[in-house]
Formats: sequence, structure tokens, C-alpha cells
Amino acid sequence: MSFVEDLLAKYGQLRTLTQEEEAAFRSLTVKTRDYKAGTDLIAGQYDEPDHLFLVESGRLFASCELENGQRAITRLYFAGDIMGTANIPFEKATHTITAQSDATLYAFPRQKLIEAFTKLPRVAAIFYTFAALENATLNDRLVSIGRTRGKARLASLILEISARRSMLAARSEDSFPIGLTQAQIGDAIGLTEVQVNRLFRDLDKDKVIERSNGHITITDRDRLARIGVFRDRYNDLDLDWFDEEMK
Amino acid sequence: MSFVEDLLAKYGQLRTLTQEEEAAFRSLTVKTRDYKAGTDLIAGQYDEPDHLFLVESGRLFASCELENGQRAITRLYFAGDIMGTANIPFEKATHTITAQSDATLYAFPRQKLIEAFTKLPRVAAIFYTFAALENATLNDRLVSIGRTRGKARLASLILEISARRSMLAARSEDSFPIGLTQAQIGDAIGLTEVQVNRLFRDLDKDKVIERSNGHITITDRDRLARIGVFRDRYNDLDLDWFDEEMK
DNA sequence: CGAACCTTTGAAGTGACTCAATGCGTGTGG
DNA sequence: CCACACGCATTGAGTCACTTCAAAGGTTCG
Repeated sequence: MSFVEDLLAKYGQLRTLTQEEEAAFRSLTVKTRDYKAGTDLIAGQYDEPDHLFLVESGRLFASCELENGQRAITRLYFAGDIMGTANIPFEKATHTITAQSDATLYAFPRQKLIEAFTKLPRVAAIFYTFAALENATLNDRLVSIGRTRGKARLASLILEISARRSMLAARSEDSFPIGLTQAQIGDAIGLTEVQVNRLFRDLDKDKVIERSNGHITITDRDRLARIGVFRDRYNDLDLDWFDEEMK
Repeated sequence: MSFVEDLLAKYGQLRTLTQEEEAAFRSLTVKTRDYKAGTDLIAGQYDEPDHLFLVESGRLFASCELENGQRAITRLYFAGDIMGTANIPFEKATHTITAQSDATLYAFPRQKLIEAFTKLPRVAAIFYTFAALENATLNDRLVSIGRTRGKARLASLILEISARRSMLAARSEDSFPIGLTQAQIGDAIGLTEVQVNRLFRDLDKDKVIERSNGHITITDRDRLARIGVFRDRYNDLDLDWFDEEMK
């Protein structure tokens, strides 16, 4: 089974690709690459802003730096995600991608994209779907940061990470490493690391989570969900339009 | 010239569609509809969360409501934009679209999407491009709201509206109606209407803008650009990948 | 002319920031 | 095997940006 099928099988939504699609897709994809934790893929030493990357394994995030040195983390990527969509129609990258763990990726060069759109409508539809999904996720994040308080934002982020992890683990986990420093969490939800720490303490005191050494345990998921505002877009995916005319 | 060509000609980037593409595209698009200012297209009385809408004329915005009654405006739409991307892969709409002026739209039903992807790769590529563009825009907005102060956010929004307007007007305008109430501006940049008002007053006092009756005049664009953080993604579009293999 | 909506302003309260120091865990070199 | 450095977490004190609540002033439109 190809990587793309594997990827989509995870979402339990799509039928398998045909042999021809499979072969054509392989011919368009640059082989797997490995990245060490901490390296920047884009806007860093491995500049390839004109590629889409498909995450085979590892965790990464997208971020932007401001002149004043501030940083914003705008997306979290897990296995199965497509990265770099927002860079495709631009000459310069709109965001940096950083590997927070060792990661293995498939690279898909921009010049091949139109070929894929011409020859592989289903693959094109997959790319489109993931772009739309990312759109919805960014939208949710915007609502969270723009219109909720710190505690709610942190709760949402915890729920998001939990949801994405358990999707990949095939079973729900209530205890997991958060995988981000408190400063990075602050960059993701628009707060300082100091405030993130205090809010963690609050959630801990409220007995909805427990912490030890970067490890989080959700002890009251319902209450956490009431504090935060999180919709799991990945599990809401509805791809009927996609497969209707496909074998 | 078809609407889509018209749309893309605005961005000065793409060649014309072929006759067949043109005809095929027409057959997939539901005819123009008119909406009165103030009506909700999605999650409102004219429910069609499973459509893409192409804006022929008018101004609209996308928003989300929270349980506590708060609202966040996440996107501003102008003529030439494609709306509803983030709703396509979901059963329920992820955001509401509201017409803030009378508007004329083309509707493109979701069931026709896969047909378009199969028959009209260039049209599919257009949809994909706009999704990626919207991603970049949402990304920028997230950085602005998450990591800059109110004054910078307001400056960015003013610059954004100015840029979008002048793109359509074919010449740069320094004076224009802002088109949003201060409460709506607050929803767009994550502030209360009260604070928006005070920041307007500040910018006015700083002599970078002047105001009268919802009309704004940018009197010092350079300084405004230094206060805000705004990249005009629409003018940064680079569609070389797109047309390379196209006639 | 009045109602509805929007803008503007004031005063008080608070969530989050800044600055600064301390603690903790891990790895490294002497 | 200890000393130290480094990155990260934690806590306190003071300040500030923004919110909340409340009221008054403009504008538009029926």
C-alpha cells in the first residue's frame, strides 16, 4: 500500500488508488527524506519553499518570525499531514517549517503539481481537501486566539494535540508528552511562556490535568472541553463529494 | 470573457481558458445569484454549506460565533474571491458567510467539484491556488492577532482593506469607506469595539489616518505600514508552476 | 421626530506582559 | 564523579493593554 493510501486510510475515508494512479504518483514524488529534530525545512538551511511535504513520521510545526523577534506558531503537523500548501503560490515562503522531532517526509515539487492536476485528479482532490482542512483549522485557531482567554486557548491546544495523537495511535490516550516547550506553546496560542506556565498551574489546580516533566495527563476531559473550544476537524471530514464519481 | 478569466485577469497572472474549458466550466456553475446586504449565505437562511461561491461583485465576510455570544470575523471577501473553501470537506459549515453589501455570486456545487477536477485541471488548479492563498492570508492574520498589539492589528487591517480595494479599482486609493462597523473591526482583529475606537483615535492623533463618517484617508502610508505588519499576498502571487504546461 | 444603530468617552477592573530571580534536569568536560 | 553550563520551568512584583460597564453624542431613515 502506498504512502498516500496509508495516509488516507487513517482518515477512514477514501478508497484505494488505481494501479496507474499509484505508479503515476510515485513518479511525481521525490523519495523520502530524513530530518533531524530542530532543523528548519523552509526558510532555513534546507530551503525548498516550492515543495509540498507529506509527513510520513515525526512532528513538525509552521511558524513566522516578526522583526521584533517575536514568533508565532500557526500549525502543528503530525504523520499523514500535507505541509507547505500556503507556500505553493508564492515565490517566497510564507512560513517556516521546523522539525520538532526526527522526521521522515515525502517531497513533492511544485513543478510536478500541474502534471498531477492533469493526470491524477484524485490526487489533486486530496491536495485540495487537505488545503481546505488546513483552512478550517487555521480558522478555528483564529477564533480561539482572537476571541477566547488564555485558559481556554491552552485547553483547546491540549485537546487538539490529544486528538491528533490518538487518531494516529488508533486509540484514545489520556496521557502523553505535550511535545512543545512552554515558550513554544505560548507562540502557538499567543501568550508568553510565563503566562502559559501560570495557566498550566491553574488547570492543574482545577484538577482537569496533571503534569510531570512535559508529560500531560487529562484527568477530566469533559471539563477540559468545556473550558476550551475545540472541534476535531480531522474526524469531521466528509468526503462524499470526493468519491462519488470514483471507482 | 468568462467570469473566471475576468477574475484571474485581475491578478494579471493567468492566460485565458480554452473554449472547451470555458464551456465545461459554465456547465458546472450554477447561475449568478443576488444577495441583499446583511443576509447570511451559510448557516443562515440561504443554507448552502456544500457550495463554493465566486464573488462577482460586493463585499462579504466569514465569521464564527461562540457560545458566549462573541463573534470572530476570519476573512474579508472582495470581488474575484472564492468563498467557502473551508466548508467543502465537512458536513456542517465551519463558518458563516455574511454579505455586508449587496452581492452577486456564482455558485459551484460540491457534487460538481470532482467532475471539475477530472475534466478541468486548470480550474482545479485555480481552486487549489485560492485555497493556498487563503491559507497564507489566515496565517498572516493569526500572526497579527497572536503576536502584535491592537494598534498594529488595526493598522494591518486598514492596509489589507486598502490593498484589496485598490487591486480592484486598478489604481491606488488613499481614501475609502472602511465598510465595517467598529464592532465588526473588533471581531476581525480580536478587540472590543471600545478599544477599536480608541486605537482609531490614536492613529488619527498620530496623523497617519483621518476619519469622517466611516470614511478613512491614509495620510502617511509609510508610517502606517511601519505600525502594522501586512504582506499583500494577492500581489505576491507567483503562478509559474501553474502555467508552465498550459497553453 | 423618534427609533435604531453606531461612535465616542469616562472610570474602574483584570488578564496578560515585563523584568527578574530561582529552581530543576540533563549532559559535558575536567 | 563532581562542577558547571544550558535550556526549561516556576514564581513574584509591578505595570500596561485591553475589557467591562455605563452613558452620552451623531447619523440615518422611516
